[in-house]
Amino acid sequence: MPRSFLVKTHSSHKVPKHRRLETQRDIDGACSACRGLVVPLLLPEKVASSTPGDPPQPWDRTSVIARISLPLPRHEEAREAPGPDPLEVSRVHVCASRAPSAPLKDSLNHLNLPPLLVLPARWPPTLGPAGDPAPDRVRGAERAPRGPGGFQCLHCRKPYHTLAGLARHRELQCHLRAPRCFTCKYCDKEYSSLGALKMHIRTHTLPCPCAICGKAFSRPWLLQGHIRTHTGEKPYTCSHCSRAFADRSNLRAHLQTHSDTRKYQCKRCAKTFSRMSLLVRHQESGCCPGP
DNA sequence: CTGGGGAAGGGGCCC
DNA sequence: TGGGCCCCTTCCCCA
Repeated sequence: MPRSFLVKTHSSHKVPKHRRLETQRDIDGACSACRGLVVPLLLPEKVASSTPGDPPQPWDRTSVIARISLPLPRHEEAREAPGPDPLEVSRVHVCASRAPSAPLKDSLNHLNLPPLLVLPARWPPTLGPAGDPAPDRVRGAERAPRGPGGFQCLHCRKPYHTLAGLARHRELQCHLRAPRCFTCKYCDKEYSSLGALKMHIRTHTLPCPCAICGKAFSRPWLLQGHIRTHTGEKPYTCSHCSRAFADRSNLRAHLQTHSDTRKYQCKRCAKTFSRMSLLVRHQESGCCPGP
């Protein structure tokens, strides 16, 4: 019987599925910038209001994440005063590697962050000569004018020429990335790290087959233990009775039989057991009937 | 019903 | 980040 039930589940406190792992290629490959991308943004005090005739933009209803540093004209830089940041800080998710028409909703689902604010249409705006948002240049960060180093990670200060470059940095290098949630596509179990998810997926793919009987295992050391059932090797010996075991845990359980103290006690009849499973079986057999 | 052995699973830790 | 190992746990089977 598969023992997949041993995997921790979070059914009682489900978290949003921000990322569902599809394949190994999905882990390694395409659209890396969409994996919970967090892009720094500095919002101007005024942003262009949404025009009724405008088609909805991805950022119209987009929640947001961190900061984007837009290149400012010189007079804007001079206007910056010390003290409180004159620019409003907001958060926005930008998919730099998708076409502008691609739905960002899916990308946003990767994020484990609550919406902070709803951005107006035509966000992010670029600034006109007078410092006002230029309506014809506000279709998105991908089209925003920028010079060398026009984008900067506000955490590590690395400059980037393109938003995509900054996005890639934030995704792959900067350690202030947004917390993520990785979901197994086979069973919907969720993990906070990609490594944990990869390890879990092995319990589905079973990449370690036994060369003798063909039975497959999730991890090499499980296969090693299984091979011992074929070879009869028992490297773990009891120091009390010289009995040998193929599995260390089984030796540990055996050592309990030599112990005077039994760790597991029934709360009703005070009977003690050497193993938890024995106590459970005892309780389920009727010693402790429920109300 | 109980005790115990065997086999196998999972997560966590360390390198 | 991945592999190896450890620890704990569970189920099955048999005496």
